[in-house]
Amino acid sequence: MVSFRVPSALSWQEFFARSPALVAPELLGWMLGDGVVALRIVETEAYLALEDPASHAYGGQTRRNRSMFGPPGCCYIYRSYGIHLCFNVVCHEEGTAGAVLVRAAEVKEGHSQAALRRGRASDLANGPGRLGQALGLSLQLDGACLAPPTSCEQSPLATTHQAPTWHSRLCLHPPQEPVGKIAKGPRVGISKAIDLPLRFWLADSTCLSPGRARSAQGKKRSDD
DNA sequence: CCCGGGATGATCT
DNA sequence: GATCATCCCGGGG
Repeated sequence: MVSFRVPSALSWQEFFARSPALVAPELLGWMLGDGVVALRIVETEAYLALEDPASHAYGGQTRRNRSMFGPPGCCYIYRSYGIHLCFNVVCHEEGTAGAVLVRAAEVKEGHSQAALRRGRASDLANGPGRLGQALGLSLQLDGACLAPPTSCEQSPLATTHQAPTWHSRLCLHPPQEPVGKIAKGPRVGISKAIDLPLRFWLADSTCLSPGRARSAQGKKRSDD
Protein backbone atom coordinates (compact mmCIF):
# COMPACT_ATOMS: atom_id res chain seq x y z
CA MET A 1 0.00 0.00 0.00
CA VAL A 2 1.74 3.06 1.28
CA SER A 3 5.46 3.29 0.87
CA PHE A 4 7.14 5.47 3.47
CA ARG A 5 7.09 8.75 5.27
CA VAL A 6 9.89 10.97 6.35
CA PRO A 7 9.61 11.53 10.09
CA SER A 8 12.24 14.26 9.98
CA ALA A 9 9.54 16.84 9.43
CA LEU A 10 8.61 16.30 13.06
CA SER A 11 10.77 16.59 16.13
CA TRP A 12 11.37 13.52 18.25
CA GLN A 13 8.79 14.68 20.74
CA GLU A 14 6.28 15.60 18.08
CA PHE A 15 6.67 12.29 16.29
CA PHE A 16 5.82 10.18 19.33
CA ALA A 17 3.26 12.58 20.78
CA ARG A 18 0.64 11.27 18.37
CA SER A 19 -1.81 8.42 18.33
CA PRO A 20 -0.18 4.93 18.40
CA ALA A 21 -2.37 4.06 15.42
CA LEU A 22 -0.49 6.68 13.41
CA VAL A 23 2.96 5.98 14.79
CA ALA A 24 2.86 2.17 14.58
CA PRO A 25 3.06 1.92 10.76
CA GLU A 26 5.60 4.73 10.62
CA LEU A 27 7.86 2.94 13.08
CA LEU A 28 8.48 0.19 10.56
CA GLY A 29 12.03 0.32 9.25
CA TRP A 30 13.36 2.12 12.32
CA MET A 31 16.54 0.82 13.89
CA LEU A 32 16.53 -0.29 17.51
CA GLY A 33 19.80 -1.09 19.21
CA ASP A 34 21.60 -1.39 22.51
CA GLY A 35 25.04 -0.65 21.13
CA VAL A 36 25.77 -4.30 20.48
CA VAL A 37 22.74 -5.66 18.66
CA ALA A 38 20.95 -3.51 16.10
CA LEU A 39 17.50 -4.48 14.87
CA ARG A 40 15.37 -3.26 12.02
CA ILE A 41 11.72 -3.14 13.04
CA VAL A 42 9.44 -5.05 10.66
CA GLU A 43 6.24 -5.60 12.65
CA THR A 44 4.35 -3.43 15.14
CA GLU A 45 1.03 -3.21 16.91
CA ALA A 46 -0.78 -0.14 18.22
CA TYR A 47 -2.34 -0.16 21.66
CA LEU A 48 -4.49 2.87 22.11
CA ALA A 49 -5.43 3.99 25.59
CA LEU A 50 -8.15 3.60 28.10
CA GLU A 51 -10.71 3.10 25.35
CA ASP A 52 -8.83 0.06 24.03
CA PRO A 53 -9.83 -3.08 26.01
CA ALA A 54 -6.78 -4.93 24.68
CA SER A 55 -4.38 -2.31 26.00
CA HIS A 56 -2.55 -2.68 29.27
CA ALA A 57 -3.58 0.91 29.95
CA TYR A 58 -7.23 -0.13 29.91
CA GLY A 59 -8.68 0.53 33.33
CA GLY A 60 -6.15 3.13 34.33
CA GLN A 61 -2.64 3.40 35.68
CA THR A 62 -1.10 0.64 37.77
CA ARG A 63 2.45 -0.13 38.78
CA ARG A 64 2.98 -2.42 35.85
CA ASN A 65 1.81 -0.04 33.13
CA ARG A 66 2.95 3.25 34.63
CA SER A 67 5.47 3.97 31.86
CA MET A 68 2.63 3.89 29.36
CA PHE A 69 1.45 7.04 31.06
CA GLY A 70 4.90 8.61 30.93
CA PRO A 71 6.65 10.69 28.28
CA PRO A 72 6.28 9.66 24.62
CA GLY A 73 9.46 8.35 23.05
CA CYS A 74 10.36 6.28 26.09
CA CYS A 75 9.91 2.54 26.37
CA TYR A 76 7.39 0.38 28.13
CA ILE A 77 8.71 -3.09 28.94
CA TYR A 78 6.54 -5.75 30.54
CA ARG A 79 6.87 -9.40 31.45
CA SER A 80 4.73 -11.81 29.56
CA TYR A 81 3.82 -15.31 30.69
CA GLY A 82 6.44 -15.22 33.37
CA ILE A 83 9.36 -15.65 31.04
CA HIS A 84 9.34 -13.13 28.21
CA LEU A 85 9.98 -9.42 28.15
CA CYS A 86 8.17 -7.42 25.50
CA PHE A 87 9.17 -4.02 24.18
CA ASN A 88 6.93 -1.04 23.46
CA VAL A 89 7.52 2.53 22.43
CA VAL A 90 5.38 4.87 24.49
CA CYS A 91 3.49 7.11 22.19
CA HIS A 92 0.27 8.96 22.66
CA GLU A 93 -1.44 12.26 22.54
CA GLU A 94 -1.50 14.50 25.56
CA GLY A 95 -3.63 13.15 28.37
CA THR A 96 -3.86 9.61 27.08
CA ALA A 97 -1.73 6.50 27.45
CA GLY A 98 -0.70 4.50 24.43
CA ALA A 99 2.13 2.40 23.12
CA VAL A 100 3.39 0.58 20.07
CA LEU A 101 4.39 -3.02 20.66
CA VAL A 102 7.35 -4.08 18.55
CA ARG A 103 6.53 -7.62 17.50
CA ALA A 104 9.33 -8.52 15.15
CA ALA A 105 12.62 -7.26 13.77
CA GLU A 106 15.51 -8.22 11.58
CA VAL A 107 18.98 -8.46 13.07
CA LYS A 108 21.25 -6.08 11.18
CA GLU A 109 24.21 -5.87 13.53
CA GLY A 110 25.55 -7.98 16.39
CA HIS A 111 24.22 -11.19 14.93
CA SER A 112 26.49 -13.41 17.00
CA GLN A 113 25.63 -11.62 20.22
CA ALA A 114 21.92 -11.89 19.46
CA ALA A 115 22.35 -15.59 18.78
CA LEU A 116 24.20 -15.96 22.06
CA ARG A 117 21.42 -14.24 23.99
CA ARG A 118 18.84 -16.36 22.22
CA GLY A 119 20.70 -19.62 22.59
CA ARG A 120 20.13 -20.45 18.94
CA ALA A 121 21.19 -19.34 15.50
CA SER A 122 17.83 -18.69 13.88
CA ASP A 123 14.52 -17.08 14.84
CA LEU A 124 16.44 -14.36 16.60
CA ALA A 125 13.83 -11.60 16.78
CA ASN A 126 10.75 -12.75 14.86
CA GLY A 127 8.36 -12.40 17.79
CA PRO A 128 7.97 -10.01 20.73
CA GLY A 129 9.48 -12.34 23.32
CA ARG A 130 12.32 -13.40 21.05
CA LEU A 131 13.02 -9.79 20.20
CA GLY A 132 13.24 -8.93 23.88
CA GLN A 133 15.70 -11.73 24.42
CA ALA A 134 17.83 -10.70 21.43
CA LEU A 135 17.90 -7.15 22.76
CA GLY A 136 18.95 -8.30 26.20
CA LEU A 137 16.01 -6.52 27.83
CA SER A 138 15.52 -6.23 31.56
CA LEU A 139 12.72 -4.67 33.58
CA GLN A 140 15.22 -2.09 34.78
CA LEU A 141 15.06 -0.51 31.36
CA ASP A 142 11.33 0.04 31.67
CA GLY A 143 10.53 3.69 31.14
CA ALA A 144 13.93 4.62 29.73
CA CYS A 145 14.10 7.25 27.02
CA LEU A 146 14.88 5.96 23.53
CA ALA A 147 16.03 9.19 21.94
CA PRO A 148 19.47 9.03 20.34
CA PRO A 149 22.09 11.43 21.70
CA THR A 150 21.67 14.75 19.96
CA SER A 151 25.42 15.09 19.64
CA CYS A 152 25.54 12.04 17.42
CA GLU A 153 23.60 12.16 14.18
CA GLN A 154 25.10 8.98 12.81
CA SER A 155 23.63 5.54 12.63
CA PRO A 156 24.45 3.15 15.49
CA LEU A 157 25.47 0.71 12.80
CA ALA A 158 28.37 2.86 11.70
CA THR A 159 29.60 3.73 15.16
CA THR A 160 29.11 0.54 17.12
CA HIS A 161 32.78 -0.33 17.48
CA GLN A 162 33.94 3.26 17.82
CA ALA A 163 31.52 5.25 19.91
CA PRO A 164 30.91 4.01 23.44
CA THR A 165 28.04 6.49 23.54
CA TRP A 166 25.79 3.81 22.22
CA HIS A 167 26.53 1.18 24.79
CA SER A 168 24.32 0.20 27.69
CA ARG A 169 21.39 2.19 26.40
CA LEU A 170 18.55 1.47 24.05
CA CYS A 171 18.33 3.80 21.08
CA LEU A 172 15.84 4.26 18.31
CA HIS A 173 16.72 5.64 14.86
CA PRO A 174 14.57 6.60 11.89
CA PRO A 175 15.19 4.80 8.59
CA GLN A 176 17.59 6.30 6.08
CA GLU A 177 15.82 4.77 3.12
CA PRO A 178 12.28 3.99 1.99
CA VAL A 179 10.93 1.00 3.85
CA GLY A 180 8.77 -0.62 1.17
CA LYS A 181 5.23 -1.91 1.22
CA ILE A 182 3.30 -1.85 4.48
CA ALA A 183 0.48 -4.27 5.21
CA LYS A 184 -1.99 -4.23 8.08
CA GLY A 185 -4.35 -6.58 9.86
CA PRO A 186 -5.77 -7.60 13.23
CA ARG A 187 -3.57 -7.77 16.30
CA VAL A 188 -2.28 -11.07 17.59
CA GLY A 189 -2.74 -12.85 20.89
CA ILE A 190 -5.51 -10.72 22.33
CA SER A 191 -9.05 -11.61 23.28
CA LYS A 192 -10.71 -8.21 23.10
CA ALA A 193 -11.08 -5.76 20.24
CA ILE A 194 -9.68 -8.45 17.99
CA ASP A 195 -11.05 -6.98 14.79
CA LEU A 196 -9.29 -3.64 14.76
CA PRO A 197 -6.58 -3.50 12.06
CA LEU A 198 -3.88 -2.16 14.36
CA ARG A 199 -1.09 -4.55 13.40
CA PHE A 200 1.36 -3.39 10.75
CA TRP A 201 4.24 -5.13 9.03
CA LEU A 202 6.61 -4.84 6.10
CA ALA A 203 5.00 -6.97 3.44
CA ASP A 204 8.30 -8.15 1.98
CA SER A 205 10.02 -9.03 5.25
CA THR A 206 11.12 -12.59 6.00
CA CYS A 207 11.47 -11.83 9.70
CA LEU A 208 7.83 -11.49 10.73
CA SER A 209 6.42 -13.16 13.82
CA PRO A 210 4.83 -16.59 13.32
CA GLY A 211 1.50 -15.22 14.52
CA ARG A 212 -0.34 -18.00 16.25
CA ALA A 213 -3.66 -16.46 15.24
CA ARG A 214 -3.17 -17.80 11.74
CA SER A 215 -2.84 -21.40 12.80
CA ALA A 216 -5.34 -21.12 15.65
CA GLN A 217 -8.08 -19.57 13.56
CA GLY A 218 -7.29 -21.66 10.56
CA LYS A 219 -7.98 -19.98 7.25
CA LYS A 220 -10.25 -17.20 8.31
CA ARG A 221 -7.78 -14.60 7.11
CA SER A 222 -7.38 -13.04 3.74
CA ASP A 223 -5.81 -9.65 4.25
CA ASP A 224 -2.47 -10.87 5.56
C1' DC B 1 -2.84 -13.66 51.47
C1' DC B 2 -4.13 -16.31 47.77
C1' DC B 3 -5.52 -16.92 43.26
C1' DG B 4 -5.86 -16.50 38.27
C1' DG B 5 -4.44 -14.68 34.15
C1' DG B 6 -1.65 -13.13 30.38
C1' DA B 7 0.16 -8.31 23.89
C1' DT B 8 4.54 -15.94 24.32
C1' DG B 9 7.75 -19.51 22.90
C1' DA B 10 9.67 -24.18 22.75
C1' DT B 11 8.77 -28.70 22.31
C1' DC B 12 6.28 -32.82 21.47
C1' DT B 13 2.70 -35.63 19.13
C1' DG C 1 -2.58 -28.47 17.67
C1' DA C 2 -1.59 -29.11 22.46
C1' DT C 3 0.95 -28.62 26.50
C1' DC C 4 3.76 -26.40 29.72
C1' DA C 5 7.19 -23.39 31.58
C1' DT C 6 7.32 -19.47 34.85
C1' DC C 7 6.47 -14.82 37.35
C1' DC C 8 4.70 -10.35 38.06
C1' DC C 9 0.69 -7.99 38.83
C1' DG C 10 -3.99 -6.85 40.15
C1' DG C 11 -8.15 -7.93 42.29
C1' DG C 12 -10.89 -10.14 45.68
C1' DG C 13 -11.12 -12.20 50.48
